[in-house]
Amino acid sequence: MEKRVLLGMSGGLDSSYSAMVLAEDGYTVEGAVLKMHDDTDVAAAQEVADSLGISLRVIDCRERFENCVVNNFIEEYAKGRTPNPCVRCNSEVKFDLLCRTADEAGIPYVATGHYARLAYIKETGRYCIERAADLRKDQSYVLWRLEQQQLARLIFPLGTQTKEAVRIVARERRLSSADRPESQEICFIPDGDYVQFIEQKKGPFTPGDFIDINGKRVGQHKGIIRYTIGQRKGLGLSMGEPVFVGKIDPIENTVTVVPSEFTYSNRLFVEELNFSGMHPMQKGKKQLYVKLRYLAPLVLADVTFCSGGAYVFLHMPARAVTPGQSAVFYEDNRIAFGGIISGNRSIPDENP
RNA sequence: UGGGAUAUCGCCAAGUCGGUAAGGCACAGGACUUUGACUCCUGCAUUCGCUGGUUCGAGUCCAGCUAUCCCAG
Repeated sequence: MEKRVLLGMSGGLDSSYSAMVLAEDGYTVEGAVLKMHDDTDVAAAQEVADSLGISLRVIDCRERFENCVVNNFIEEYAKGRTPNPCVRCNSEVKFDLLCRTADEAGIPYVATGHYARLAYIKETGRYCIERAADLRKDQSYVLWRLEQQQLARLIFPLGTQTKEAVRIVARERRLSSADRPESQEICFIPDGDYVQFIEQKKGPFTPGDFIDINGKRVGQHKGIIRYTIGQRKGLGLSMGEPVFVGKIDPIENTVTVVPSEFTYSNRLFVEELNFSGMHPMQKGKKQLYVKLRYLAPLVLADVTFCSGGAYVFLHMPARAVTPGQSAVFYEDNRIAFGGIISGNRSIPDENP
């Protein structure tokens, strides 16, 4: 029986290497490249597909990407929150369209070059993402929103590899993309200037006050979209000691700055939950490890589920808990569920 | 136009008996990074309000000027 797999390709090293691995494992690899905004990925992917001798479908998802990712990105910033575009993109654009395309073509499997693993939990009968063997490159954090029907057919050829090994082997095999630099920053904002990007579409944001913990004005900020919780650079404030953004108030149009020690907190509320390895819950408690941002250590947390989300109490205070960012909960390195950090839900002092 | 005080990098601030400008914050560049951040590394006053003077040598001593602040008017 033929094992066909649709591989999402960006033209980068990881997806190219994945194609090779899959082929060696006996899969019939068919490539697909997502056209999100411009043609750079398309061109790169085409080159790789040609050199590997595999077919390539071009999926035009510019409209979907614009609606689901870009617009949300802009709206979130306008609300003083800090969005995670990659998370939305993966669940609502990338994997959704790859799966649909695979369905239309009758291809059973879908693969990407993410550093993550797929796990099946026997006790719950559910699929979930597991952290990659190479924890330094682990990308499970940005995949928490994937749903069961998407997860069930996924293959991550790089989940057990280290980036080092991938690069070395790629060089040996002379993959054209072996020495391509890592992708970085926001893909739809090539120059990295997201402020200009947002203001171009939304108009300039009005300056407002920087205030301290006591509400005293200490300077003028240049528009709330320029700031995120925990930010230090770019404030232009010389307070004698480093100060960080502690709070953003879109209504008052103020940004509160605080000393380092005031950026820590040990409780938060998470909403828009998506359950992976564990069954959906609307009540009850569970102790899990949580990751509050990309490249953050796992922190032990007590989670209390409720109808709109979950209250989270951290055993160790975390720095700069940021509304809009993803909170991903793990059990044994596998994603139990994930959610988005709320900005307006007050959290009771006592563990409910 | 009486008396007192202070004038050192964008901000704050060390600068001893004169010996050839600390540090912090901010800022810039880089590293890191499929988000924004954090973090780390590097850089950042040939010059000390101005003008003279004394010295081998002055931010540091002297004189004058200027500016600001405070107290009296």
